[in-house]
Amino acid sequence: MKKQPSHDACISKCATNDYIDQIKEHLPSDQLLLELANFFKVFGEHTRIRILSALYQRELCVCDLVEILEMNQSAISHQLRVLRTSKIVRYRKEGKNVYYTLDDEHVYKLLDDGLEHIKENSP
Amino acid sequence: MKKQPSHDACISKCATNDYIDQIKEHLPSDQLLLELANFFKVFGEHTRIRILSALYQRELCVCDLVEILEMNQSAISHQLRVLRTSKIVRYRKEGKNVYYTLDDEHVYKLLDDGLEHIKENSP
DNA sequence: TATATATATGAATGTATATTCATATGTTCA
DNA sequence: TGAACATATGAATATACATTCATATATATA
Repeated sequence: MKKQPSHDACISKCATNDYIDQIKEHLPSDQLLLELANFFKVFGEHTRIRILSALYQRELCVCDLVEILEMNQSAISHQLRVLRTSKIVRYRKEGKNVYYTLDDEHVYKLLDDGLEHIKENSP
Repeated sequence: MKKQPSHDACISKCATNDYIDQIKEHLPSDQLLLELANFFKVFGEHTRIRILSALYQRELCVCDLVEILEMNQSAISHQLRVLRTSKIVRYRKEGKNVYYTLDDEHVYKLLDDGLEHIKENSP
């Protein structure tokens, strides 16, 4: 029977426990955590979050986004590519235009949760 | 009565609508969106997400994290500072040790949502 | 077919930031 | 008080990446 680690001590220094190993074992794989980090990273950039925030309201084409965000078309397209690649937005072509939307409910939910957290922690 | 924009055209080029302006008006402030981006950015880094993933399981002190993640203590501390500053983790001191935990339910929820999205989109 | 429009993308550049190294701070205990 | 330990932090460096510029691709229309 393993000794329970005391919360009063640095458990890694308790010679007779293997909690460190247990925590290690229960960690998701590094591969998965890397994907998760990359997923969040996409939300973690000012221009991209502005794009997502606009698409939250409605499907929009690239030139709409250019006007709404008052930014270079090239910059918008580059960021849209990042969003596409990470499956955070979907798009459909229609004539010369390409219309973007948020990919699924997860994306809406994450934006909601994030905003909620911000608002609670802002004075 | 304003004309409804056609979904078939780039609405910004429809001279008789102000949808672009309406979307602009309904955007959260740039200040708020910047905070939101910075919040997500903190989750969007491999080392930090590994730290959060370990803390998801249990309160841990710095030296535990050093062992679990097999990383430089300095690197861990630097990243813990980022996590502290963004109110994503809390800490308590106890003797020489400093114990960290995830700050609130939002953090658990975001990690859950993110993982769920990843798992759905991974083949 | 030639031109205009919408979008995408490669290369270059500047900025942000993660890690490392060295060292400082703070705590315990002999 | 001094030595050992846990943690934090400033500076330097290397890497990642957002934006811009120039240009390519694709579609519509005259």
